Amino acid sequence: MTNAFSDRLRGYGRLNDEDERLLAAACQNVRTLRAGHHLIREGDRPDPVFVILEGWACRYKLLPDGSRQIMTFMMPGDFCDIHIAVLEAMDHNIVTLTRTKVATLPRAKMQALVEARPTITRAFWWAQLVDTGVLRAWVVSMGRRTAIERVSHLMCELYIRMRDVGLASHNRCEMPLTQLVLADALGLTPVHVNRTVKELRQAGVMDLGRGWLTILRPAEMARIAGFDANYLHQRLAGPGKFAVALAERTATAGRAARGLTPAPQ
Amino acid sequence: MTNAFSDRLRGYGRLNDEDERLLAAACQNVRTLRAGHHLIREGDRPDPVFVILEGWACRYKLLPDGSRQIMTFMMPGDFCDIHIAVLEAMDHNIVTLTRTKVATLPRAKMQALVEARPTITRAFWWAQLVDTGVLRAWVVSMGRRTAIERVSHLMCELYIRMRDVGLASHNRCEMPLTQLVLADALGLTPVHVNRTVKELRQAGVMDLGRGWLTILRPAEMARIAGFDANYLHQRLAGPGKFAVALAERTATAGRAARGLTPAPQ
DNA sequence: CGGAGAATTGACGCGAGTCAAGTAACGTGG
DNA sequence: CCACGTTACTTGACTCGCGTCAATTCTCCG
Repeated sequence: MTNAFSDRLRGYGRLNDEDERLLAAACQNVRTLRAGHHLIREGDRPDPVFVILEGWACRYKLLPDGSRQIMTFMMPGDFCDIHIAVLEAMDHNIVTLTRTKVATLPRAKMQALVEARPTITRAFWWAQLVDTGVLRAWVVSMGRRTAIERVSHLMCELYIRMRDVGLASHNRCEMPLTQLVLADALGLTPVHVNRTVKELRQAGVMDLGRGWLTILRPAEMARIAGFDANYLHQRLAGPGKFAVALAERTATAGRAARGLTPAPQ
Repeated sequence: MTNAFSDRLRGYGRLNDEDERLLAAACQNVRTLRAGHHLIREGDRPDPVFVILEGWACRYKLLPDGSRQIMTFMMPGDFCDIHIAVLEAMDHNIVTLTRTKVATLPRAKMQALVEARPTITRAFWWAQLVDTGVLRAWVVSMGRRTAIERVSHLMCELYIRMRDVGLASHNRCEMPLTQLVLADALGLTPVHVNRTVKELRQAGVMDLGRGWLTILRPAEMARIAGFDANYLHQRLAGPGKFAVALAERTATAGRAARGLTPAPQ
């Protein structure tokens, strides 16, 4: 009885069988939603907590001129703020980006979970700190990274997060985000995202298309992005492909700080 | 016995005298630090929770090429994540920007506070949700706002946050941030921040310099920024100057979406 | 097979960065 | 209280990354 919820929290603490059972039991009320369904709208009074079990969603805001900024991608195992209910009105929207399975956790059940299991409580805290870390990393990307660095960094992040919930391996994972969606997340235009993805593809660093991401040269990718996974606070930071990549990155730090090195053809 | 800590939390819940007393008592261990003192460094094991009582600090990250991105400004009443201790290493730095008074709260005291007073617990949750909202608003600014919109939006935010802890009134407050610091927060260069501040000054919208911010035409300022204070979740959203400004903004929404309107003589 | 959304590409413009040279404000010590 | 060094602020000229506009070409699916 495992699901994306416990898959994620397991990475943040030593859950025992009882913890896992309770987490699975908490996800009774599951809905399947099509892409484009709003889970939360700006101005709404906050609903109960929900967890993504399958599929992708995002938080976003609309600006007066009609442009959209995505602030968070939510993937399986991600959930909305636990204490959201104390607020009077939501200040942003959450919409599904693909067909999505969502579990709704009544406030009472949430409360019981937290009071009964300190391990789970700690895992919630941890998850919340990771989410904040991701948000901070986005600020850094938008503020100080070029388009190619931004795209690379986001792909590194999403790959690692997918891997941490068991949805990626061998430098490959599903990535059903359109270039328009990526543009709204990266603060770029779709046209420029396209050009940037093309550049990374031609350099043999990664491939992105038809719903899949493939990282072809992790070390080079991490170097371009200036990617350091520390903000994801992986408790079990084993020597996966990307850890190796980061070690290599250190070794090649002497090279030019930006720009691509030619593909090793 | 009031301080910036209770001043802030009071805005998020109905604290009674006992709550206020406990909060004040929790701030026994106070240090005064000069500008440039690091409260936290990347890689550190997290320390106890701290609260800013006077002065300013910021969270930031350094990039491989040496550039800096500030992710949060911390003003009196702001504190670091309450559950930070569950993490193994900090993923960013926190440094004071001015002479600063900081109170350190031992973990046990924190724990006692939360367990004894549900009102305070709720206020903590609320404060954390506001901090996250601010972070999301920054992502929006960096992603989709021009320089003049970004500067205006940040100044609106900082003014309101200062007012909410009783440190601003009559559209004026202390603002000891240099243009270099602002540039690192806004994802711009100091040169461009200077040009942008000049433009706003010449338009008679605001003045910023010598350590002070003055908002001369709040309605126009809010219009340029596309500022909506909802993400700050002010519980006591009385009709202050800025609420009025926002009402006016709605009334003038028909005008050109961007750009300045001429100063009214 | 056909329509809609997504991806792609080229030409051109502009907002913000870069470089460089000042001027003003501030803090410190004599 | 002034001299002086340091830091912050300004300004102009030029460059460039990314946006804009517009036209195709894919891809997916019903």
